[in-house]
Parts: sequence; C-alpha cells; structure tokens
Amino acid sequence: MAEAMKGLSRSHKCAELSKENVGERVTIMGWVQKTRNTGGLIFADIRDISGLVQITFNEEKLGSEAFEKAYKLRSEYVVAVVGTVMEREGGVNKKLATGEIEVLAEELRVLSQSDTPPFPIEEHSKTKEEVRLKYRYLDLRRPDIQRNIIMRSRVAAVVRQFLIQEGFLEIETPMLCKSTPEGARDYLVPSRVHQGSFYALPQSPQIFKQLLMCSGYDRYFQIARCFRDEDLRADRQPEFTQIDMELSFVDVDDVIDLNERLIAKVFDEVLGVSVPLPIPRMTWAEAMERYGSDKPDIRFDMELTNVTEAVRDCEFAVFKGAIENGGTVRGINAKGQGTMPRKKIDSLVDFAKDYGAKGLAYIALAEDGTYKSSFAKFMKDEEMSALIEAMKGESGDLLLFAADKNSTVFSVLGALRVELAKRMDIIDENIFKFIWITEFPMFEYSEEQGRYLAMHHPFTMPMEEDIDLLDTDEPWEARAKAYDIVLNGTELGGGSVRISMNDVQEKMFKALGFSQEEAYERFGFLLDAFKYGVPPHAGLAFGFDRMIMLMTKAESIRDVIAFPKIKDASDMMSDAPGTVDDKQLEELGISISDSKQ
RNA sequence: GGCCCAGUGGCUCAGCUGGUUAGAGCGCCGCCCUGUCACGGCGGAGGUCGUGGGUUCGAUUCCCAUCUGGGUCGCCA
Repeated sequence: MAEAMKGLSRSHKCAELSKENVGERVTIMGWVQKTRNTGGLIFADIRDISGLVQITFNEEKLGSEAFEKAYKLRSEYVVAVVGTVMEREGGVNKKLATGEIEVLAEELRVLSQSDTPPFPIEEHSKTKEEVRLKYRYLDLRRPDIQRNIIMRSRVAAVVRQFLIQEGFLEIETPMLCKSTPEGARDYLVPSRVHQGSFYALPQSPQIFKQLLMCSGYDRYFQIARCFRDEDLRADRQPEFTQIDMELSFVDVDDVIDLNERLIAKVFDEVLGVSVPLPIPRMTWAEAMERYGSDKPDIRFDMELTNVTEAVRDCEFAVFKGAIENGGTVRGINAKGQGTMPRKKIDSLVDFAKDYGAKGLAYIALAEDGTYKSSFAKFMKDEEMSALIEAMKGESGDLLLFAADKNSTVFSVLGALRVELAKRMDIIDENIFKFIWITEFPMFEYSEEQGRYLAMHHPFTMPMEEDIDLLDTDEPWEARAKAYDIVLNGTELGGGSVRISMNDVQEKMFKALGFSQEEAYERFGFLLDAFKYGVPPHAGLAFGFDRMIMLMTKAESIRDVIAFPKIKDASDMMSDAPGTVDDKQLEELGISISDSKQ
C-alpha cells in the first residue's frame, strides 16, 4: 500500500549529503536501488537524480512495524526516509560519493511500490536497446542517460546565456508551415479547415529567420525542433534540434568569430575543455584534396595523395581508364599495415565498394623491401617505384589506391581513411579537434535528378569574385559564402551569408533552372519581403543533438534524446505513428488507399 | 530499396560437425542471518530456443521465407 508524503518535505537530495551533515536530521526521497538484508539489519541504497545514499534500518531505532515495512522493500519502490546522518559504522565505501556516511532511518514511508523492472536500472547497461526503448521511462532512470540529459540542458542554458549577452533575441517560428518541395521529404499535417491542403513541419526555420532579418530583429536565435522524413542513422533522427541563428549586417568572419567564441564557452563551462581560438579554417577544395571529405577528422593524418601524374602512362587498365575519362588516381598510405592479411585487405575492398568504388588497388610493402600488389603485373618496375615514391611508401606500409571520377575517389578514400584509422586504433578519443570548412561550391550535381542543385540552399551568397560565374556556361564553378563547423569528423553545424541583392538572387534561380514564376511559387513571400529593404545577413545552425553526442561521447543519438525514435521513425514506447479513427479521417477529407490498409 | 549483424527463462549469455529431461550468472519467490555495500547460506519457480515452412528417423543447431532490433549505402537542398 502506498502512503502519502503528507507532512514530509525533502530536505536534501541523496548525493548532497556528506560528512558535513553528520548529526543532522534529514528527509530524503527516492527510488530503492538495492536492499541488503542481513537479518536484523537492513541496508537500502536510495537513488535520485543526484546519486545514491545508503539508508540503515535498525529495528531498535525504527520500531517493529516500520522495520517490517523495510523488510518488504524491493527495487524501484519510491520511499521517503526521515533519519539522522551518521558516519558509517561498517567502514567507508570508496566507490560511492556518499560512501563515508549513511542515514539511520527513524521513519519510512513507501510512497509507491514497483513491479520488478524488466531490466536492471544501472549504469553501462548491457540490455539491448529494443527493451530499453520500450521502457524508456525506466531507461531514463539510469545514471549515464541522466548525465547526458543533464548535460544537454546545461549546454542549452549556456548557449542561451551567451547569445542573449551578445544581443540576440530568442524568437519562435511556426511549426505548421508551407511545404517547399526541395531537399528532404517533409512531414505533412493535413488541414481540417482546408480539406485537401497540408501544412509541412519545418525542416529548419530558414525562411522565417531570414524574414526576421528583413523585419529588423537583427540578431535572432532559437533552439528549434526540425523535422525530416528521411531514413535514420546512428546520428540522425526524424525530429531533431538545431541551435539556429541569424545576424544582420555581418559577413563570414563575423559569424565565425561569434560562433567559435560560443563553442569555446560551451566546452569550457560544461566540459572544462579549452578550445584554442581561432579554430583553423580550410577551404572545401583543400579538404577534399587532402582528406577526401568535407568533414575531415583531423585528429589523425593519413592524407590522400594524388598520384595521377605518376601513373599517367602506365598500362594498368583501371588507372588508365579512370584518367582517360577525366578522373584521377589517388592513394592513402596506411603506415605499418604492410603485413595486413589478404582477408582484411579484401574486407577493405568490399568496404570501398559500398562507397561506389569498382575496386581498390594495393601495394603491401614488406620489411625486406619486396612487395605484394594487386596490379604490379600491369606495371613496369620503374613505374611501381615512382608510385611508391609518390606515396612516400616505406617498408611495412600498405598503399591503397582508388581510380575513378573525382567524386567517387574522394568518397571512397575519405571513408576508407576513417575506417583504417579506426582499425589501426590511431584516433585519440579524448581530444576535440574543430575545423571550419569554407568556400563550399554553390552547386552540386544530382545524379538522380540529372541537374545541379543548390548545395546549401538557393539563398546562399556566392563569393563576390565568383558572382560573374553565374552568368557563364559553368556556373557550378562558383564558390559560396558557406561554412561548416566540423568536430572530430562530424559536421556540427553550418551556415552561409544569404543573398540580399535582387540581381544576384535572380541569377541564382536562373542557374538552378527555376523560372521567375517557379521561384515565386515556392518562395514568393520571402522574395516579396526582399523588395522592401533587406539587410545583408548571414546565419548558422548547429545540430544540437550531435553536439551533445560528441560532448557526452554517446555512441547513438538516441542516448542524448529523452524520447527518441527507432530506425523506422516509430516510437517503441508509444507505438507512434498509429492509425486514426475513420471519423478523424472523414473530417480531414482523407481516405487511405486500399493497398496501404 | 540494397547489403551486413543479432534474436535461446525477466536481463546477459553458453549450447561442438543435428541426437536423451536446453544450461550458467544475475534477477525473481520462500526460509535463515545485526554492519552489508557484487552481502552470505539453504530451497524453489520460470523457456512455444522470434515466427512459418522445408530437409531429416530426429532441428535451438542445416536450408528458405518472414518478423523484430541495430549498423551502413542510397537518401538527408
């Protein structure tokens, strides 16, 4: 039977108690973590958000009726205990923050009983996520998840404090928006009043924050929920949170300066980690050339080497063909991996194939100066020597090569570089290496749609010296005033300077193949707003969940979100999404096609 | 949509090339125990081996399909 807490008031959280409190009469409330019953003496560890404290139940002190109650305590019962803080008689428990003390109970109330939990409520749980997520309310009791959720709140608080101090206003933007069929799939919300019409949940507050700049709120931020109806990954959820901001009368350097100070402050205050400023910058072109990635992990080297010139005249058909088709041959040198067994090399080849490579050529350099290679028979000796030389290959190294069009070579070697580093265990997991990637291309080719798309979004400002390129036959050569902040190989955030000049915006739409009408159809109200005096403006958005993931070293984004969704975007606990009543559908004017029922 | 991994009591796992009543640890239930903190002792309950089909004298084990969960490629302006 549960008892009321009437007349009791919690005086301390469990782990707030220490030797300082010895002799004090305290009231603590929390969950029973564990009981140890030695017969005439019962110990119980009581847990709340602060941690654990040991309660001692002694029949002489407590009386037989209450002692009987203590006898029946089980895991996860919610109790209130009034008692006196004592130094431990049975010796200090060094593993516990409150290990020097215990509370000798004088009164016990069982505020709530509990069924036996389906899995143990403990740190470093071995229970599979399937079970944990079904009982998420229990999983959230575990100290490691609680630490993540607490850190998330602290980061949000520091961000708010910093930005408000910098003159930002926190402004909410709508959740019910108009669908803009560019980019990710929208989550749609049917309208009852306007049957047959749909709202879309925002993929980001992009357009609204630009309108706020037009309206003169010259520094805006929001910790904003965003929605994308795409497939999930370990670091991707269908609804996620951005630290979103936009500033007027600024250029690239202003945004970068402000945000690196924000990062430094967050890491200092929350983790005690000092981030040296300024954070290094690298152009997109350099990042691709050196790391094969626009989000390079710079905690380790193993950079790409362009060996196209060294193999230009060779007879190896794979290299020859790639070069003839306008591609390149590039390699990476896995130092000291020359003895890698064939089986493991094959698994690297398979790995490369996932990223679009047709294969992976290799040279394994033995300690005795000889080598094994998948393609030596097609090469002259001096060509091999030149290639090894170009790769700075030494005895014991494993050289891996991809030959294809540049985008494939970069994607394969960029991923392979990270994979190798993981296998070689050369990544220092305890450091945070930030880098800004700048000067992104304006456009990116979509194989699927057979046309160029805006790499960032259609309001991204080209670099001044590249504006004229938009009028030429090769507008895709233009670089954007866009920047990403990358941490340990993860894109933490990104943004751009926006187009605030009408003529440039028109050129941009033209380059993207939008007619004036199409542009208006999609973004009319923004373009209209721009007619009435638009300040130069720029912004940035951080992936808040990813930031917390990296700060907590969580392996999954689900570990930093209180109620996450699983791979198919459903919620294991509530079973969302679900079907709805026919009556609800009728009101919305919606019918479900037979094939889906 | 493709590929890969996993699924055996509440939890975590073992179960060899197919062979009697499918095991262990933790948890749970009962009894005992006044200084435990991975408490201890004794006893006990609890399993359609994810599901369906096939091969076989016989399937947790082999094959096929399917479901569930995870990872990843595509996708994510």
